[in-house]
Amino acid sequence: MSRLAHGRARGIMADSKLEAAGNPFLRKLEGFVPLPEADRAALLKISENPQVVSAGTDLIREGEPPDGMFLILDGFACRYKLRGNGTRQIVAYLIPGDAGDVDGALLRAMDHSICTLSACRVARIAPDTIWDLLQRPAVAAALRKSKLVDEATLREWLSNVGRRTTVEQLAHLFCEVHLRLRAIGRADGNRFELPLTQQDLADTTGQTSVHVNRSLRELRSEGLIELQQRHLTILDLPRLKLLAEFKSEYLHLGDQAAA
Amino acid sequence: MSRLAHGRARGIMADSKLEAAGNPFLRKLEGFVPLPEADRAALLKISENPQVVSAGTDLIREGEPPDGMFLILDGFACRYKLRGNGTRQIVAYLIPGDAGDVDGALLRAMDHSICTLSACRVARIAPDTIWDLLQRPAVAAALRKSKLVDEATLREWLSNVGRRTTVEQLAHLFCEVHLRLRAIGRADGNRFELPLTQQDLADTTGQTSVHVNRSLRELRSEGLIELQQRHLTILDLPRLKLLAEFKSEYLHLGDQAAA
DNA sequence: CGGCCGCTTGACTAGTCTCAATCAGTGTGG
DNA sequence: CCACACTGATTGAGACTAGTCAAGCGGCCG
Repeated sequence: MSRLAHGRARGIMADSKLEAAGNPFLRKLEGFVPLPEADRAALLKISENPQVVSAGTDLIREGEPPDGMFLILDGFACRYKLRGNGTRQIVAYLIPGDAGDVDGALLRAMDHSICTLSACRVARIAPDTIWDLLQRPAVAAALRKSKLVDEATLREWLSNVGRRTTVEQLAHLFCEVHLRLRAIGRADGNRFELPLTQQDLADTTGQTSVHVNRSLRELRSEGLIELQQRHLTILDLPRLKLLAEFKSEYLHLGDQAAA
Repeated sequence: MSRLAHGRARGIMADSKLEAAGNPFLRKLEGFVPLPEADRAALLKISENPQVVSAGTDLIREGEPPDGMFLILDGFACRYKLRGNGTRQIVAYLIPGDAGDVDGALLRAMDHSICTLSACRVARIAPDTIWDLLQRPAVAAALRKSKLVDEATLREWLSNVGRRTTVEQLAHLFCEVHLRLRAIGRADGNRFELPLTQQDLADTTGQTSVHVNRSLRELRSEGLIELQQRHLTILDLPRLKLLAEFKSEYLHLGDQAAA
């Protein structure tokens, strides 16, 4: 990132401020809990040596013992489960700022896999470093809260797959991703990068890519969205939310601001 | 419980041992982490004044601020979400030993409701008491692990609803409940109480009660289960597991034993 | 330029839902 | 103790949703 090189000339404070604005992990945690400067610096530090991973790479596989954690800095990844017959269910998206398995070390084996959906910048955090981070009360609180939000999102997804039509599910998904990306400054108004194939969307909603294709067409013909070149534009957010019956509360994004 | 009255005459140690065998919360946590005697006593104490709640009672509703936590000592309850059109999605079962929202206090509002599915004995734990419990390292570790298992279960359910047929889903569900009940000593071999209506099962699998009825008939006619009078008997566990593609690892029940 | 992957569409099939009627079990009041 | 009411289970018929199979299209990369 060229921004890092430039930052150096501006002194440490400016560097931290500048980089912080672009660091999705920091931005996400600060959305939950205000962080002291020392914590912010520590969080920036762990993002320093990211690794570029191409799309479709498993970061960790079901059955393997968790080893440290991943931090997504750029791109989309997902948690997924595979069935014996080859079908895949995506159970969560990991977007920039999301971390895989902060306290996974408590369990002996992964019950699911994590895979990149697009090219990603990924930082790997060693167990010791995680432990150090967890000694910082503000960081620990933010991570705990983040975990609660992950769980709430999982419940929302379950209720999506179980009780929404495909069109509604997609609408809901787009509303969610939109908000999550906005929270970390990665959405340009109502437009953002969505590097998912229709098969990925199908594995998320529990349906077929053919059916997803037809449902997307419906959303397009209703004038709700535009989706091309891996970019999604929400043309009519209020109507999309209405259709999806989207309530953003489960993401608990405004909690700190409202408190 | 008459056992308590008897226990008193036997002195504190015997009382604790005896009661511990029947206390599902203690039994569950000990399945994860060995607990010192003082912790066991503290856990028994919080279960002392349960309240009997009839079936179909909301313990807490979506939108309300969480206040302390519930502990199910007997019966089945569930977490669920309601849509505007009245459809319900059950996102988790709470069986004896399960607690609602240990660290829910971190969030301002429930994103789902909790409701009893059968008559239940429920202990309400005040926030202060939770805080006290969390000061005990072994208890805190067990609760954290329990939370990870809840999350893993949520993922399993999502992949159920998304990628399994109704028959497979029901088979999977029965395998899961069977194991969970066995872990707390509430299953008599392959037979256990399952006080759920077909509508409850439908709200779990994301389908209609009519369709659940037909799928149950299929499981019965295959000689896999018997379900009557709110009791389920698994007639052929190996074949049921095979059909469901059930892998128990996500419940992490054997972790302590295996470690 | 050719091959590959992902998108799009059509025709047909299979899985689920809806509506509706009937049956069975439980609890209540007379 | 019995009739009645209510809830939940069961079944059938027809409609609709989503899946399967298959073909054609289009952009991107080597």
